Amino acid sequence: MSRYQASEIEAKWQKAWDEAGVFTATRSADKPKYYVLEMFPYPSGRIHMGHVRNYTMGDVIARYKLSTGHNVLHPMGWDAFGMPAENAAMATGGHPKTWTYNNIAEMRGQMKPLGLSIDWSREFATCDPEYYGQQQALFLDMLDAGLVYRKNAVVNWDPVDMTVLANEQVENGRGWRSGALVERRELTQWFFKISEYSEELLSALDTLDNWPAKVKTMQANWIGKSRGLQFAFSTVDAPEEFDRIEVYTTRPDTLMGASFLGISPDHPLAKALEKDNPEIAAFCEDCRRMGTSEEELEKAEKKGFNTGLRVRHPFDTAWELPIYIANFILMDYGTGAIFGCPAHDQRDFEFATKYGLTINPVFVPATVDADGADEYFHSEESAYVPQKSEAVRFVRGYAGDEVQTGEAAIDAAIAFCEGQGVGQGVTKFRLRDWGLSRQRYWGCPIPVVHCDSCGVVPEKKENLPVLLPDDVSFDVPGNPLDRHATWRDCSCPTCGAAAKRETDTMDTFVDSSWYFARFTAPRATTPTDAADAEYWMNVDQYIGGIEHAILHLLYSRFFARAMQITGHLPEKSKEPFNALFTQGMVTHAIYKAEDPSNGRPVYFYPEQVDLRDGKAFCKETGHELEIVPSAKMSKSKNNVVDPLAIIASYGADTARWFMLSDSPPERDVEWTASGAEATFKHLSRVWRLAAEAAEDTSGANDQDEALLREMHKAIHDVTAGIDSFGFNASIAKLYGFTNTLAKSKAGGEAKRQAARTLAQLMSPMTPHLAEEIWALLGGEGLIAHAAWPVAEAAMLVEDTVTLPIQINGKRRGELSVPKDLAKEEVEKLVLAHEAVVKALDGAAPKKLIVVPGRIVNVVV
RNA sequence: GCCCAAGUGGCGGAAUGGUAGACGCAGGGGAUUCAAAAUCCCCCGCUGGUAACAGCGUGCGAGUUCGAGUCUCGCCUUGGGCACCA
Repeated sequence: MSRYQASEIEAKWQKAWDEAGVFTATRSADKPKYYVLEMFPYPSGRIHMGHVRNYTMGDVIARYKLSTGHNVLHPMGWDAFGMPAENAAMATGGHPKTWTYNNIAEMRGQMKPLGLSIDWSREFATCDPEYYGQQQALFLDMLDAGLVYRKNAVVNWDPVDMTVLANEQVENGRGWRSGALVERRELTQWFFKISEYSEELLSALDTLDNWPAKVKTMQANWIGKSRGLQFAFSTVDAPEEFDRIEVYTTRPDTLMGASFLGISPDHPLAKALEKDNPEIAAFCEDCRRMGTSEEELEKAEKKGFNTGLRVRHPFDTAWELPIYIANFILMDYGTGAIFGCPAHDQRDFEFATKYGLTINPVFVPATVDADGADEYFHSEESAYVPQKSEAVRFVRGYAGDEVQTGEAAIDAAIAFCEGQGVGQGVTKFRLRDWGLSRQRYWGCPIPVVHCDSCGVVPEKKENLPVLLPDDVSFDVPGNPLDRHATWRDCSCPTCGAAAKRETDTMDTFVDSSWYFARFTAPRATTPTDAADAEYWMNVDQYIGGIEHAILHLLYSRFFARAMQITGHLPEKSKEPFNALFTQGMVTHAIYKAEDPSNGRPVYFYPEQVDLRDGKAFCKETGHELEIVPSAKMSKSKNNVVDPLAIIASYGADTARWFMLSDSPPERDVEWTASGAEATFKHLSRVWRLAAEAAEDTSGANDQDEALLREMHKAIHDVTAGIDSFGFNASIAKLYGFTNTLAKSKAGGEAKRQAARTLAQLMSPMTPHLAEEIWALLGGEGLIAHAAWPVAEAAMLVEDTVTLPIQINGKRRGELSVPKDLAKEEVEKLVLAHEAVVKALDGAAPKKLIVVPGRIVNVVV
């Protein structure tokens, strides 16, 4: 008997699938469709284990759905625009296009040996003119529909390199290449009106039954619907056009605790004041010398500048509050101005403490009486910030009951203020419009033209695509499109006069916001094809990383709506992803030592390490190394496992099986050499068992039924596992069933039947091995075409059950009873049980709980 | 800083509020072998005990329940996101 030869088997069956066109997606009315999609990769040039895991999961679903009678669409493409290609061009002098297409070819070549059931005829890259040209058409339709507009927005500006930086290119407030202090600079940029859909994107989350709850929660928080009061403070001594300052607050009930007014450094008043006041100008400039990310803003030291101006409290015109310019107030949210209530907001508390402002408590815990309020506050070193749902005692309230919840107090305060003519209750959202302009080359050109007489003019559709020019260089920083005269200079589509092209390109999130729709008709000469979109949409199962929980998925949901409005998607595709699954990362141990000369860590590759008794030793020196388990794979830590090396030594089936076996799909999985080795041994064993069964000439016997019963249980459990994304659970059952088969004394025919079924159940995970066994044991045609096995209900029923007996919640014995035995009969048997008699010692039980078929608990 | 998760043996993990540790790895013992590889069988949470068995045990601290890994509240640690990384 020969051995399990993965490389031979895998090449053979991949060829057979190709020749039979098994995975070509076809539209037909006779079968239901199923669209499974994994988030498409960025073409970095190498596939990594995370890809293997992600695509294997999708492949399990795709192959399973194929064998349950569906027309399956399982495509692959490339998220191919973006900064790394430009960075590579700057570093090595090549061209982003060459770099990208080379990487794609490289990665496609690495992906194919995995044996994924992908319809490669639909492949595209977002940097293909055929794709981004249709994206430009889509943009023009959205412009026409009023979904796109221009406004000013701030960017990270590197004053030395004279270029715009991405947030990740800003390190500690400095440009990553130049090291110059980054400035915030305003540019006119293009925006999608996603914020108009805030309410819709929020409420529709409720319809996404097959999305993880955590993703929906994150999106809901991101959209950030709030109810509050918007009102104006009248100013004292302020410039004329600023006699009132609008503020928005979600806690109007704390208005009597106000101690200052804070405005953003970008607030019109701040901008007006800095013109005549060098100190204010210096402060504002300092505030702007910071990256644009919210994280940086929040973590920065809170600073303010007293403008010397004041506002009058709306309830008491004699009460004046100082106006501060504060670095932590965003112009983008609310009105760019707030009132500070230090007693009940930790950030305001720290600000007030720093600048010696008054702290007026508005409420205290309901358990503290009114007289003890001041004493309570003086003993605290922080703001008192209870849950809004908690009832508190108001000592400086002005509306509603003395003791009420924050929620009730807010409602009462809004009603009172509206009655007094002090502002009105408004609903606001945190979600901002989506700025899509990028001052970069390697992206989809925004198809508009700037004309001196006509203004901003859309390019004509017949002139699309607006192609990226190839003759560009990256030897100087900045956007090459900006300095490419012959590309930039054009004629106005409206009046024909000399005009200039828009040199900004689109955010790469635009590319990935509609690729799922394009896959339904990747060669169409319009963005989508109505019949194909109608048939294939929606994506039935979308699979990807949790890191995309907010931005990519929210933008895609917005795009699906925009595409519906512009006639590119049907009504039913408003929510394009019926089910979402977020998979975990693949991790690997880091082997590390300290360099004695400088104390820096030194990282060792797995192949440099000997593992003995759970310890790691350097092969060369024999020194023991520190093991950091479950670390994210990273080139700099030398712990990246190359899928190609695994395929070369064990085969794709081993890589696929191991990626699914050890951890639940939503959690991280740690790649271990011993686990891969064990998987390979297991697959070899299955192969051997099948080969033995093929030659087994023994006749039917009384062991056959037991084996077939286990087979039906395996069918049931493995199928349930796949249906619920419990691939690790399915694999545990497959191990169990393999052990049963190995030990079975059943006859040859029963064993062959069991082995064929085992192959079918394994086929979504290890498709090549499954085909080989199927062929060996006389299965008809390809296993990929075979119908999924169905468990017979009669074979799953057990006659007797074992009931654990607990005494006071601790297991003290067990009882074997017929499955349907009446509760009273069970109670009798329990009370007669040795351990129970002993524990009761003649007394009657306090309580006797019988959960039929599960457990018995006796309380004594 | 804010939002969202996760935490169970030496390790990865299993467990509709109902026998904690399925399945796999590592480890130990044995069979087979001239020997090895491969394969097969057995043991394997911690503490005490020859054993039967007893006590403890799901990050920490409270709570609900006949019964909590699972539900509630408060912490700790790790990971993801924070709008120009993709």
